[in-house]
Order: sequence, then structure tokens, then C-alpha cells
Amino acid sequence: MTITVKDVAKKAGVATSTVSRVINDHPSISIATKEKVRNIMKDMGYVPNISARNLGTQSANALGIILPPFLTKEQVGNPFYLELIYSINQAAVDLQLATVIITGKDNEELLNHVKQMYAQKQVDGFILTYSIKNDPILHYLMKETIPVTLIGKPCSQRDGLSYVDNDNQLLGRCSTNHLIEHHHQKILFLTDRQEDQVFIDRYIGYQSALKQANLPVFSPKILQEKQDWQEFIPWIQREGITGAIVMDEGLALKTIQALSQIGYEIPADFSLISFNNSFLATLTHPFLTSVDIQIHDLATASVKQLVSQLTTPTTRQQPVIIQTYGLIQRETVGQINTKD
Amino acid sequence: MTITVKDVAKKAGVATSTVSRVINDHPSISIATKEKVRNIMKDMGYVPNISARNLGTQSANALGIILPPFLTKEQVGNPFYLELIYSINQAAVDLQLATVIITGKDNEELLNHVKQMYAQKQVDGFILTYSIKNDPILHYLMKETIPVTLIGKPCSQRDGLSYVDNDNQLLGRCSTNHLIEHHHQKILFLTDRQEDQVFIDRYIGYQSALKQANLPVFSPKILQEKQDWQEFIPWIQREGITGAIVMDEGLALKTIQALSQIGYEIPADFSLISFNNSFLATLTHPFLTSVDIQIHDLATASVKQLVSQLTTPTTRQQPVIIQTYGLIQRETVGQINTKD
DNA sequence: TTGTAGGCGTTATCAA
DNA sequence: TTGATAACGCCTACAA
Repeated sequence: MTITVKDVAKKAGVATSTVSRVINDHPSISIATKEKVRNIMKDMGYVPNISARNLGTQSANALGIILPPFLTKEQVGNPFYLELIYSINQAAVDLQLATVIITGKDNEELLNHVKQMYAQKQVDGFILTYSIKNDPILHYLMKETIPVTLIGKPCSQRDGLSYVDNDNQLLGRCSTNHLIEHHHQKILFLTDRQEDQVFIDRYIGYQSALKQANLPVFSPKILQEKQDWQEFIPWIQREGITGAIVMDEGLALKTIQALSQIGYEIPADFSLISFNNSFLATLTHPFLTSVDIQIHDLATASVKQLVSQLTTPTTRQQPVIIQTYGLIQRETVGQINTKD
Repeated sequence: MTITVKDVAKKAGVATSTVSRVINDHPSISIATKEKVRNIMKDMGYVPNISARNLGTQSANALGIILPPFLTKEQVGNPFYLELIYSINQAAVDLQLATVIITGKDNEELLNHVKQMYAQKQVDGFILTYSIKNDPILHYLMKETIPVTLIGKPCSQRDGLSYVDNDNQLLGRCSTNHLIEHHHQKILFLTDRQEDQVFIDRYIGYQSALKQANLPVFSPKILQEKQDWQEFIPWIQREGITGAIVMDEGLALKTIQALSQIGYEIPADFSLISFNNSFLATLTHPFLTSVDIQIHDLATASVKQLVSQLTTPTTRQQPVIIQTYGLIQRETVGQINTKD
């Protein structure tokens, strides 16, 4: 029924081992036989059986994408993950790797799935798509020295951990500078999550930009509950804040709405700059000025990191920091009205 | 190094076949030996090697999720897919199946990946997450009688195709009725894509609800280009439209914005009801009244359908239509102001 | 109810 | 440069 190396070997008048070598482009096979065998493979429509290969090579030819245990509808909706999955898979396919999804409704379930996938040899390693404090998943993977690449920076010092991240301090600095260049002087930093390493780094960048420009640094505003907003908006007016760096595009949209309710015009009265450059940025006017974090590069680099762990397990991986970014100027940043 | 059936067998003083039977819970093994072997497996930390099993059973123990070849940032951002992936994986894990992602930058590449994954026996079958006209992917899978379950209704008659869908005509009818109950009389249907089977069905439901209520039926308004909006908004005013069924929550947000620009208050002057109940619905006020399409049920049913194709390839699958839905009332539907 | 033995399709280790 | 042959770990007749 299915065509195997044996069939190809017989037809080609060579041994199965030769066919196998041709498949793997082994250097010690003459060009002539390679040609011959390849033609026959094509003629017969031969396709290698990956399970059999995996059994032989003791590998899985697959990487696992660990998604965060989603808690809220908001997180599931986060466009970041789908784009990441998509880009990781594209990079993986280029290397003949399959991409397996790993989820769980909570950390315990997720950890079980991770363990199982690895123990059953269904994946060779993992890409962990999020970085949080005291993550039991990351802890387990490192303890067992299972190949893993983290997307994002580890929250605490993790020796030898392979990770790929944006230069979030740089992004924080550049976005802040963008507002400074537009003559803003009282610039805020807004977030809806503070445990996040991404937040910490960007906030550091924000601080450094302001200090360098001799402008006031504000402590980050955490906006989660309704009450946070109720205190926040009057406070902005009182303080005469004119601009903000916003961690998340969803949050930016909410902020714009809250400000319009007190009659602020964007960007005439207030400027915002956000991150990710997702579809949210161009959903409604004013379109969001946003920092593109190059998800594609992040994904490609993470796959590369993981693969090099797999091929050379001994050598330590240097973290990769994506330096490129895009400052996508749209409609939420303007010169500040200095006439008052 | 790794523990195999052989090791377990030796320690338990039984044959490897017995161990194998215990693993698969074969009925002809005595409870006593089952117990014994299981304990030993646990003690030794035995985990079956899936590649080996797959090789033996000629299966892959995995299903492939085919994602649409994404064209635009908007589509990548669509929260629907991530939620679907997540739910499918949860359902698959329960059945001990792995979930493999399949993508491509265009139909050609996607088709190649699909072919390859199946030929290499990396997946047993596919879940196709979208339904479009003349889809070469679906065409190929059906021609080759490869197990597949479609999420959504096929655009043209496809004998014997397994699919899982909402009752979109029902959803179209119910959402329209919801506006009718609020005394709306001139109700529109808004979409940003018209090739879509989902659109067609919901529009049919819209029509039937209006006809039954003896209210005017409008042809669907397609809103894609800027120009569409420029013509649309004045037209609404002229015609005195007071409500709309909107295919997509992103589109609903855009519509609300366009209407506010001409001074309309939502829902006092205009009501909207949309679909999916994604995080977009509660991003900004007014929060969207939305029809929840039960992605979780869709996912679970699709996995079940696919698995039953795999286990009993001969019997025909009856399509599954999810009848339940949630009408999530929020802030965009109100009684129409009848005083004018 | 259990054991024996062969096979699943590749790769890897020897020799030749 | 190639060919035999033995793994790889599990499943499944068939036999006992």
C-alpha cells in the first residue's frame, strides 16, 4: 500500500540503507546514484514516514508551543499569540519541524501536558510564549534541562536559559522620546499589568528618557478596576498631563475613550503611543501610533534558538535581543498645544 | 536509558505483549496482572513512546488544524481563531491526541503543507477552520478522501462532508428579532465580507425575521472601502434606519464611531447587535450586545466528528449544527425612540 | 489469560 | 561508495 524505502531500494537495485542515505543527502553517496534514487522516489511518489524516522533517531521532529493558561476572554483575544503561532510555524516548517500546540486551563494541567508531550517524545523541545514570575512551567523545564526557549525576558536570573526578547528598555525609551520630541513635558506610563517583565523594562526605558531630558518621572499608573479610572481621569486634568506611553493597545483605546468623555481631543489635548501594532491600532479613529515589536522576528529567532539547542545541546545559548522595531506614526501623537 | 515495555515486562515477569495489552487496557488481561503491571509502570516511571506506537498502528495520534492563509493584519488578529485553537486542543488532549498547526502564506503553500503532513503520517486528519468558495484545500482533501471536518457550512453541496456549524440562519433571525422586539422597523444588515457562507446564512435569517414581522428587508450593506462609509452614513440618515445586524465586532465598533460623528447616540438613536462575543465587545463603551457563537462547543464537536471518522471510516458523518447560542445583552440595543 | 515472534519504516553500525 | 543487518519501541496475530 504505502511506498517504503524497501520498495524504492528494490526498484533502484540498491540497498535500503543507500536509499536512506539519499533521503538524508549523505555526502558519501555518489552523485549518480543520488540522481537515480531520487528520480525513482519521485516516480513512485515516495514520502518518508516520520514516525518511523523518529523511532530510529529518537527524536520527534516537532516543537511545542506553550500557550499561557488563559484566564480571561481578553487574554484569549490577544492578537499577539495567534500571530506568534503563525510565525513560529512558518519558521518551523522551513526546518521540517511540526508545530504542536500545548495548552492547559491552569498551571497544573498545563504542566502535565508539557511533561507528557516530552516524555512521550511527541516534541523535542518547547517555545514558552510568555514570561511571568515564579512560573512553575519554566521552573520544571529548567530543572529537567529540557530544551526550551523563552519568548520574553526571564523575570529572575536564570543561568543558561535561552530566550528571545525585544529590547523593551529601548522601546520604552524611544516611545517616550517620541513624545518628548513633540514637546510633551508631563508624560505618563500606563499599564494594566505590573507583574510583567515587559512592563518593567519598558518603564525603565521611560524613566531613562525622561531623566535625560530633565523631565518629571511619574510612577506607573495601573488601570484595572473601574475605580482606577475614576481617580485617574481627574488626576490627569489636575496635573496637566499631556501624553502617555500605554502598554497595550486595548488599554490605549480605553484611555482614549475615557479622555474624550471629559472633552479631550486626541491628539490636540493629549497624545498616546502604544505597543504591538495589532489590528486594534486601526480599528477606530484616531488610529493609534504604535511601536511594532516585530513578532515575526521574535518567532524566527526563537525557533532558531531552540533548534540550535537541539542540535548542539552542550553549548550555551546566548539570549537574542531583537533590536529592530518600527515606530508606526498614526494619529494619536501631536505637538503639544503650548499656547496655554 | 529510557524505560520501555521490555524493561517493565522483565521486572513484572511477564511478556512484552502483556505489558502492551495493559497499556491499552485490553479486556483479556486479568485484573490482577493489570494491577501489578500498572504499579510497576508507575514505579519505573514508564511512558510509552508515541512514535513507536504510531509506527505499529500506522497512525499519528494527532490532528491538524488548518488555519486560513492570512492575508491581512486584521485576520491574524481575529480572536476567533485563537479561541478555537485553544478549545480544539483541550478537546483533543482529552482523547490523547496532539494538535498540530498547519499554516501557509497562500493556498499553494498551505496545500503543500497539508499534503506533506498527511503523507508523512504526522496527522490522522484535519480540522479546516474556515469555509470559503472553491477552496482548493477542501477540494483536495475530499478528492483524496482524507479525514477532515469543516468548521462552518460548505459553500456548495459536498456529499458526505463532515462539518460543524452554528445555525447561522437561526442566529440571524434571533438577532433581528431582538431588534424587532425593541420596536425597530428599519433594520439593516452590515458586513465586510460577502463571499462568506456565514454571512449568507445570517442574512437569510435576517430576511425571514423581517418578512415574518412585515418589515422592510434591505439588501446587505458591504462596508470595506472608505467610500462605502461615505455613502453609507448619509444614506442611513435619509432612510431613517434605526438598527443594524453587524457581522463582526470590529465592524460594529467602526460603525458606532461613524455614527457618533454625525451625532448619533447609541443606543438612543441607533441600535446594533453583533456576533462572536469576543473581547472587542467590552473594549469601549457602549459595550456591544452580541451573539455568543459558543466556540467551545464548535471545537468540541469538530474534534468528535473527526475522531469518529477516524475510528469508523466507512460510516457517513451527519453534520452537527450547534443550536445553542447566547444573546449577550449589553449596551448597544435599546427601545427605539418613537416620539418622532 | 498469557507468551512467542514477526512486523511497522527508518536509521545506524558494521563490513565490504 | 555501498550493502547487510541490527536496532528503535510498540502492536498484534497466532499459538499455547
